[in-house]
Amino acid sequence: MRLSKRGEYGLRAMIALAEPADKGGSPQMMQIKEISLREQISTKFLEQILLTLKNAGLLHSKMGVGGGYYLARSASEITLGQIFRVLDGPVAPVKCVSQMAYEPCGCPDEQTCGLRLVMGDVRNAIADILDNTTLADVTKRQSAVRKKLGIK
Amino acid sequence: MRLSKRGEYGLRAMIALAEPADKGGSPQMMQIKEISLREQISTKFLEQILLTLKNAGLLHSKMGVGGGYYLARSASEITLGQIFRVLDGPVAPVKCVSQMAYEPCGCPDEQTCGLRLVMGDVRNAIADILDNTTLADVTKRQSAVRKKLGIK
DNA sequence: CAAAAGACTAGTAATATTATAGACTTTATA
DNA sequence: TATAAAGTCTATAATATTACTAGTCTTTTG
Repeated sequence: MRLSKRGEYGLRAMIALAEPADKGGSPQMMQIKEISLREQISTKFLEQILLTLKNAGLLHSKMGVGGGYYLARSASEITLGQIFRVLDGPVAPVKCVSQMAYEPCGCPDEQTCGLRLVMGDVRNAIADILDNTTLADVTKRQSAVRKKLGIK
Repeated sequence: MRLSKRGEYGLRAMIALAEPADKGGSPQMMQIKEISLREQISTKFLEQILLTLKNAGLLHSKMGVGGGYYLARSASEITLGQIFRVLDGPVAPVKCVSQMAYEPCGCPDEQTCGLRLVMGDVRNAIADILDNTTLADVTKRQSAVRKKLGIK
């Protein structure tokens, strides 16, 4: 049940882009290098990931001097589920319970397959969290933790 | 978030072994071939998987003529989580939220990493299902479905 | 026009996955 | 006690995926 590095990096980058600028401003434009430095991610690899996210419509960018990436929509309108699916594909543990990308999985009788029933529950549990958590929820939660720890 | 074929086959085989024999008897002893035929799994591959499960203490076996595999404990004492972990490793999507196999995941600050917080929730949601569902629960659910459909 | 920044494509090394093959061991029974 | 049935164990092959790296192209600003 593993999240790939692509997925991990992409999610971390999106969260970074969702964090309000230093003085409580609105979501920022950031350069690839800035993000890769801050999040300790290979610049070239991150480049690919951000490009994918952009082509999927979750990011916008500005080319040339003073350019960078920024969220295509407000942080409260982008869910982790959307990001995850772009980078790591369907959320479901087996294809036969996928809502977004169903395929038969090869068991003798899908209707009465007990594993399928349980994996359906697992899929729903995961999707419930990922599809109902926005980038804004995450940054909010982060600052709550920081406040509690008295950091920054 | 994918379940591997090993995991899928292993879980299906364990469920098959947990199904009460035709005339409402107790869990049965089955041969590899029997299971592989019924579940449409390569015999040789399944052989490996069952052996792993045996070495992990979830199955017992009898060698020689009339031999086969059977559950090491009653179906109500074996959870899907136990089986899953033997075949597919930790349930957690990222190592830094794994209860059974923690490792740092490389983010700059683990304490305040928002992704980690959410992935912790995901891990718990998955583990909640897998660790609280026994083989007996699955077969019970299967027969409920069969009854509802009027099958068999 | 030069430099800064993203866009895009291709390639690659390492690892994991999904098997397959074959030789060996144990056991029942004819 | 020989033989066939069944599980045990280790090695290897084929393929796919992962996690990058490299390099060239395009856009924008000053």
